[in-house]
Amino acid sequence: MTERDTIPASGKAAYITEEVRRRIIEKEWRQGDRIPDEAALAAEFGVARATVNKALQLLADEGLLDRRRRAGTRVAVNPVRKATFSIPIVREQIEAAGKSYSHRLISQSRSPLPARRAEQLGLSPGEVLIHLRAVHYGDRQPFQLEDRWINPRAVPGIEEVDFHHLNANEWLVRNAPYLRAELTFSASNAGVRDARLLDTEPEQALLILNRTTWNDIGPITAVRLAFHPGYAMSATT
Amino acid sequence: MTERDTIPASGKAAYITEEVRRRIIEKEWRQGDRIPDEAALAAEFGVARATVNKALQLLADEGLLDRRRRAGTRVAVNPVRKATFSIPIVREQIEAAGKSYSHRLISQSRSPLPARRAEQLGLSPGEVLIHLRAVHYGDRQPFQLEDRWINPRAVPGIEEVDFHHLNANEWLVRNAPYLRAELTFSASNAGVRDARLLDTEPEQALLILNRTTWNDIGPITAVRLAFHPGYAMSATT
DNA sequence: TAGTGGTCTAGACCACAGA
DNA sequence: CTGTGGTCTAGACCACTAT
Repeated sequence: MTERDTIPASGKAAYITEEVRRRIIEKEWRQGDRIPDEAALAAEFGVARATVNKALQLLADEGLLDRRRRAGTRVAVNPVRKATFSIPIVREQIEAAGKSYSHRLISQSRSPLPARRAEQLGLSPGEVLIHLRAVHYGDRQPFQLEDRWINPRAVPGIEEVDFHHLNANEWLVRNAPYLRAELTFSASNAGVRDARLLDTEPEQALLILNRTTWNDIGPITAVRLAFHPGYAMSATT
Repeated sequence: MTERDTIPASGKAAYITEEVRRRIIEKEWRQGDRIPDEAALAAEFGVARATVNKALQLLADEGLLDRRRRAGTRVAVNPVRKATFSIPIVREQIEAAGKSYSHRLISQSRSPLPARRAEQLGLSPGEVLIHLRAVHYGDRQPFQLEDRWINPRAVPGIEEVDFHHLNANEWLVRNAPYLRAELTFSASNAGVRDARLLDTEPEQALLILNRTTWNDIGPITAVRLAFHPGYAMSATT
């Protein structure tokens, strides 16, 4: 290395990532500016070009840099940053909060698919799927209300499972890995029934998470999770 | 290559990623199983070990594999999958939906920080920050209600900006890149004032996004965004 | 102690798009 | 056409940890 022999964050690529990030944050390199090319940075930091490439790709994935062949690398003008959150297994989520987990199956049946769910899954309305409704508790307090449709054709073996003592979330996570998922967050006023099951008042605002997953056979499951009032789902960059 | 000369997804690493993903989804490799080590896979696919490493690291980041030195690589037992969503610039979000964007500044002042916001920012209650309230419209319909506190010490130059014609979101994105952000989603019943500004009814459930950002100086801004009823924020894996 | 993943290197060839 | 990033290779050394 040249005089740039401060302690690297962890590896050389990580150090370069942090150093480039710092130059952007401190406006040494301003939005829209072209930054030196990989070969130049490799020379400056005394590393191989592949190392610089790895560092810059990370920042490009984060949205801080725009990289194009021939045109070079520029500091993003409108950095569209991304945030990540983990899709929790409800039991682990509750236990991580130091509470004891329990759940109650309200209904399990084979039913014809209502129109809205059919659209979500890309199946025909009226097709018969498995329909589950359950409540998940932390220290006996209702935490989450689950309303789930499962496509048995995508999950061989599901027909024989009894979810009274096993939670569908975990069974699916272990037995039906998915290729693709779609999630949406929204808000909805609690209905009379939701309110009773979640031990709250009708019209109370609830955070709703809808999730649909697919594997190579087709749609696996569509679930609507309604959270107890006051719960906030968090994410970081 | 050996007989494995089907069309690669795009590069060799991408092809290996997809092939390993397929083996997991189709249960050729089951949850908890140890998979062949990098050297063995490199031999099988006829590539360098670094290429296998890149492919497997991607799957480990996704949560599908657990990798540990000496212990090898295993298919994750409880795959904690991650989802990503992009943090939108409200104007781009509205224009991407084919609507014309406008916004209205309701108030801009220097005010003492209330306790809840102080906690969110890690500053002292009563400290004087810049407080903004604004509504963002798509085709003249209210879309989002913004309530923002900005720490002028972290953003030199902010004191001179007039946000009547410039939207704070964009100014900050362009002028105050952040190092770290925290986001939470929650739901809340509209108050009388919220309802009026969003052109809806009091008690209507609203999706709330709270976001706080930091740079190397300290906290930059904390903002509470309330969305018009019916809006759903989506994410994918 | 030894087997595994983590990282880096020097070099190469290629794909893309700007001039 | 040519400069830039995208990707791959063969090899090396290191860091961790299971045994």
